[in-house]
Amino acid sequence: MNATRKKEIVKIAASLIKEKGYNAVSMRDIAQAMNIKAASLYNHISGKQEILSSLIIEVAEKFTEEMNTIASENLSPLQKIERVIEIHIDITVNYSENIATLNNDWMHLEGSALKRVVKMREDYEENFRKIIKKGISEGEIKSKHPEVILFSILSTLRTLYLWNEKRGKMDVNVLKKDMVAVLLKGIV
Amino acid sequence: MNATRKKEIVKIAASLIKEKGYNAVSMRDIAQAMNIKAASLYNHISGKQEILSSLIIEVAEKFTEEMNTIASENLSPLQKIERVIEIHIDITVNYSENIATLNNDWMHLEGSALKRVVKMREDYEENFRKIIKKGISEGEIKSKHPEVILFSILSTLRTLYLWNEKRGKMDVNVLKKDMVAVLLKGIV
DNA sequence: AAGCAAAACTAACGATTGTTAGTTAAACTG
DNA sequence: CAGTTTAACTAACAATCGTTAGTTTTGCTT
Repeated sequence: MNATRKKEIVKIAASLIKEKGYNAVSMRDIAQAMNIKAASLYNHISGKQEILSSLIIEVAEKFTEEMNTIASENLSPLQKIERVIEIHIDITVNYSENIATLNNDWMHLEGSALKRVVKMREDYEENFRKIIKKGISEGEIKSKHPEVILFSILSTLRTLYLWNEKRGKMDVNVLKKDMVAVLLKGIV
Repeated sequence: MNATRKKEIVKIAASLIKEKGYNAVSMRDIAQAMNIKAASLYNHISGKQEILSSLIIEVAEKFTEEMNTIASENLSPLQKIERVIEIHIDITVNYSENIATLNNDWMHLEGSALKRVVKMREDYEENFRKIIKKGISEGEIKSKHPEVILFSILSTLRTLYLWNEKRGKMDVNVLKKDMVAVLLKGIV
């Protein structure tokens, strides 16, 4: 039970699943990408589900931790939203394969792992919603429909992984600045 | 070869694929949802691929048509973006299952259907990009990175189908107004 | 070098997949 | 109502799936 070998498997699997989706990637596909046979994978992992849940929970926990930190900080709502945008960009840059799987294949999780991830997602959204509502009630945010704002910002952040490759030469800090500007102040 | 029966199959399949993804839905699942046996499906369709391609191409063509109309109209860049937002909302309301599949399962298309959809997607994005660039060069849009704007607006519009159910009582025209406001003028 | 644990292998299993062949029932058409 | 097309059915196929059992090889420890 070499732990680093398990991480290798999960990492290889992540890149395959990102491209083709969980159900379209077989254990034999993953094994081949590691230059071993499918049965050998089971010396390191309990099954395909464990690959999926490791992959997803790793990054979901990251989001939860960061969001909890932001929620407890002493910042204005707008400053908090700015921080949320930044941590999304940071996590996306470092875990883009995991995020693809979290977004597209979370529903293939089973049992307690599924419940846990759904709960984390709901809590995350609820934290974000509270920040926006406070921003509206304090007058820092103008629009009246928090759901539209929540949805609009979160959609952009969640699909950032799709554009990260095209990002090319653009520096991460430039991207952060631009995204904060576009999402908060609009384009006109 | 009853054409309306084929449409029924595609429609039922769309709702199943939206929930579980293309590869997780079997022909037997689709047949069961129609209260027939899997083999009977083949009296109306040539195979699973035809279900997928019908489903996706139907809505992809809708987007292409509408975008081409907008591109050829005599409007300012900002007015055109406003129209793009509106047609996305309209199409999402009427084809939410198809859009889910277009977004999540286009890569499971094969052969010419795959090429065609990828081409339509690229053309659509290129049309949008031109509008944004023109808006920037004419001074109507302030930010300097068109890719960030393109990505940000398009991500929001493409994942709108996920939030459409939660939309609940919100009127479509109210949603259009709010989304235009948030995406163009920001939230501060 | 011997012993041992880790990690690879071969082979096979039961289940499920998309699809085809051949047949029966249903429903139009004349 | 006879004849014919349409659309359902049963049965089965080859392929692939995740996984297990048992075996051999690898590589570290003493």
